[in-house]
Amino acid sequence: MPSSFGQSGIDMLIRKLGSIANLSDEERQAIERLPVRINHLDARQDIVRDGDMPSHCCLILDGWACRYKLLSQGKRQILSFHIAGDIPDLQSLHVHTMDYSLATMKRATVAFIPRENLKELSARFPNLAALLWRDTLVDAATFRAWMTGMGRRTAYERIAHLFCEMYLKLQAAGLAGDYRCPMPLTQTDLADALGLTSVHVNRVLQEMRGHALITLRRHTLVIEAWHDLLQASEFDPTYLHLEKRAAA
Amino acid sequence: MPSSFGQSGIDMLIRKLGSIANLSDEERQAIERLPVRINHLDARQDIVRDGDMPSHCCLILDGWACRYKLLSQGKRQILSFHIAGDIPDLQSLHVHTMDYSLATMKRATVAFIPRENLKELSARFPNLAALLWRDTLVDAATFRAWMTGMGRRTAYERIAHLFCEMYLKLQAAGLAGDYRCPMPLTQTDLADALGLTSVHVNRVLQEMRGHALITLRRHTLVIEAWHDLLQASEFDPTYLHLEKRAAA
DNA sequence: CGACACATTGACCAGACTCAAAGCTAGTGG
DNA sequence: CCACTAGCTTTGAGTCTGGTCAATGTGTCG
Repeated sequence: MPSSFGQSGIDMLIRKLGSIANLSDEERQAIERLPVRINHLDARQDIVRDGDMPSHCCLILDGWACRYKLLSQGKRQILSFHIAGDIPDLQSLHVHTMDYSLATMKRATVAFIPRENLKELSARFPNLAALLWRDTLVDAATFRAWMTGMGRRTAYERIAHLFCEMYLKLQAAGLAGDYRCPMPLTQTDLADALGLTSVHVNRVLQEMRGHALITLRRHTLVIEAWHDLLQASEFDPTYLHLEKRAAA
Repeated sequence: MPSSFGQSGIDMLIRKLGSIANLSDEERQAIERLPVRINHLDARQDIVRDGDMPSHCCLILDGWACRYKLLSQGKRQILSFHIAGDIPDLQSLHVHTMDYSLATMKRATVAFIPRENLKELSARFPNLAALLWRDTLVDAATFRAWMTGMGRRTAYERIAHLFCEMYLKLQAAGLAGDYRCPMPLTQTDLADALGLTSVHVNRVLQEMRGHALITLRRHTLVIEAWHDLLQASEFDPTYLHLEKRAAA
């Protein structure tokens, strides 16, 4: 599914915000007039780094990215995954120092929008500000879901939960269907996202295949038993706030 | 340290927002005119519940509260702690269904502000909207810090990290000083916040006392060795964005 | 002075980690 | 078009952090 974004790519943002609330022509035009710089990035490239004070925000047009944090001895915690339509460093609008790094997972296309222009936009159009704010709030809700998993769920449940989440997010973005979606993550990536080791992730994935829940091959996730997957993870999609779409 | 808030208590909010940016007289007055309902609550009382669609937001004037989520078999994950000046359910401004519950930890005084009035306020004063938005962003940064701990830190490091965080937050609110602060949490509360069991928390606290890092008695935390505590937890206060105060 | 909630202890257990060695597989370049 | 390689996945054996269960202290507040 090649995204049919125009030359500037910014209509990706219009489409996303427009899926939550209706935009006025004026608002739409203001977004279209945002100056953007498009970049094509390789896999596993940093976009912004922990401690930076970026002057631009990054809208993902294609590909996957993740937020992550590095600790001593090479320990890494992945904080979130991002797909087309996301602005993973939107918080730098109001909080200037990055407290995490942002990197691509696979080849990606991103649009950089100057912070100042976005800020001005949100000052001029309270409705757009509210939509962007809302986006950061859904983000926070996702953190809460991950925290709950890391604190109180087993490895099996956590992995199942992540698969449910990503499948629904990709579906809402029109990037998944028929119980199948891209999943360009290594087992090490999954481990770093879930607070596990790659060895353990490997074993649990085998167990899930054994239960005929999912298959994960060639960077594609196939959900064999959606209902069981939901049940295994006690998944409740409310926190994603995908208002306009059904969550099956 | 009795908070000297006026009859309405809303100046707590003015003080907090004013500590980030200067407020105009008009903005200050608009906040003062917000209708509020003050409530005194007992310890361990729910304020809002998972799944609710609250019509009011809750400003804490005194006491402690926490966000939490309940899973099957009585598993509980505490997502954050809140003190005077916090509005823990501010996100309901733009995302209507609660994805967690909110409860007091000890006796508390809270002010309920109608969602609609807050929304109107933020539509009319983009600067205030930005300050409130910023608050929710700092919140999200705190979630990221907790996630990192639960995913990649040992129990010892996690507990130390939480103590650093709470001490600095309380200090910024004028509720701590001299390496000592209130900590009205049971070991079970700590466990539920950190993804541990109370038995293990107990053992680790003993170990920390053994290392002369802290003492925790009668709901008071005394930090005996601040520098060692920072080091043990690899604590970096950036994410708290306590701009105006030093972080030692 | 009770009662009840909370803290502490002990013995045992298990989910997840570590380390290290093989297998695969998807790109790359010849 | 195939061989090579780097990165990823899989496996095994042993270990350990943190969990479970259950009993016993301890302190606080009505």
